[in-house]
Amino acid sequence: MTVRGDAELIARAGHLFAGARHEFVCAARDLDTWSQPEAREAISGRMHADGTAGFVVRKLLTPSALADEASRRHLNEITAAGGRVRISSAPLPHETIIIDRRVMILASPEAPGPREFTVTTSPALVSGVHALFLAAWDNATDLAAYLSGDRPHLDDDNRAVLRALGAGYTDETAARGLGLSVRTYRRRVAELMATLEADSRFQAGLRAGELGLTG
Amino acid sequence: MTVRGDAELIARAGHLFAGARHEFVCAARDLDTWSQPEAREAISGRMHADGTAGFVVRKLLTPSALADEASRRHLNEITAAGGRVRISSAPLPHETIIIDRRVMILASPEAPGPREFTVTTSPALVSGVHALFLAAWDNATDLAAYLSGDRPHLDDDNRAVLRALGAGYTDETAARGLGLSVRTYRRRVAELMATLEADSRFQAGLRAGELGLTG
DNA sequence: GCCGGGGTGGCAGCTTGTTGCCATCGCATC
DNA sequence: GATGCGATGGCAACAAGCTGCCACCCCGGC
Repeated sequence: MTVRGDAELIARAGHLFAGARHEFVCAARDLDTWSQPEAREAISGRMHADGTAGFVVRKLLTPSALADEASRRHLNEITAAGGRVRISSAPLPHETIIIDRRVMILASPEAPGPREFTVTTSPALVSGVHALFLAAWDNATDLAAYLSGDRPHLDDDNRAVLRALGAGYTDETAARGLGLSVRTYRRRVAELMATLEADSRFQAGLRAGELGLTG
Repeated sequence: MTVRGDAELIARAGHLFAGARHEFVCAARDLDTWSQPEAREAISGRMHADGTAGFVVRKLLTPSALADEASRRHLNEITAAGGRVRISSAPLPHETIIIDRRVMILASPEAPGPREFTVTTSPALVSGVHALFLAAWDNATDLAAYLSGDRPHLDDDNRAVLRALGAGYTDETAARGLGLSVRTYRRRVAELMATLEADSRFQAGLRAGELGLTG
């Protein structure tokens, strides 16, 4: 089934949004669709109605979804309501929505004129795409982690320390290389570890590696 | 269009395989379908016919596809012929094939009886799934990197040690938790570090993080 | 000049990690 | 049963890392 334009999507498929029972997943480049108040209402209503019990909302987006303030606010609302948001560095389809693993809604590739949406219920299609979604989801980073905190802004000093640690130098060698006393170098390391919330140097390395802080 | 069983798939959709011109991508848990000689022939024939020019083969698989020797051999053949193979740690659909971004073939979820395949040509569906595939692809690791060297095969022991280190325990605590003596635990850590070619625990953590060895 | 705060570095004492050495144990082989 | 091999664990000595304490220096404000 194919519908043209947002209005028709709401008219013809709005009940699908409202009828979501267990799961609502969405992969998209940004939040365009969600500017449509009707769809948003339907889902957020459902989220609030069921509380957290058994209803899962997952949104997988690209960093461009964080471009404007309104989108960030909306995403924060979602997470506040128990939804989960992740950011993928890979390009994503313009819009893919899967409801309860039964219905799938795909937006057409970018084209002039009103957007087209395809609504599918074929179990093979839906479950196949759902699995692919999970694969993409698994490797994306949590919004909270992506935004603030976890990828802390490291100044040049910290970066230098990180590089020294990553090079495998002893504190002695590293401190000499950086023109610091061992005491200060260790202070820096301790600060870095605090920033990364690591209890051990190993853990700090792990976090640094996970966050791709090597460069 | 839905077909039942491998034989019918070949009969009804074999020409699609043979007609692939630009791209052949495939996401699957393992290589079951490829036990079908006809489909394999069609694609490998195409691959050899065109050489590397303009024809791309991509296979995204789970580690379980590497379980038996025959599969590994086949994957090596693919890469030797210019195809690209990656391994994803996330679960994947039972089988998803996209040809030239125009045709998509999905296997039904596991069920008794012959497998069902759904063949779709809807541009919206195909391009949407293709984008999801790319997102999953982007975050998977190359077969070569996965197999040899880069991602060393860690046995359960090593994994346990890795987890303990990642948890930030002291050696004392970790050893007790694993039911080992501190001496042996440290031996394990030393082995792990040797495997990761790390000079310090920090470096080991860094490597582990980079290689996604956390899970 | 005087003061106070922040970053630095030396020192000391402690914890943690690293490694070699050797005794022991289980196990398979001879 | 004897032998050898690999894995283990205790011990010890050393290296490395961690941190509190204090002295120092630089700088900006009083």
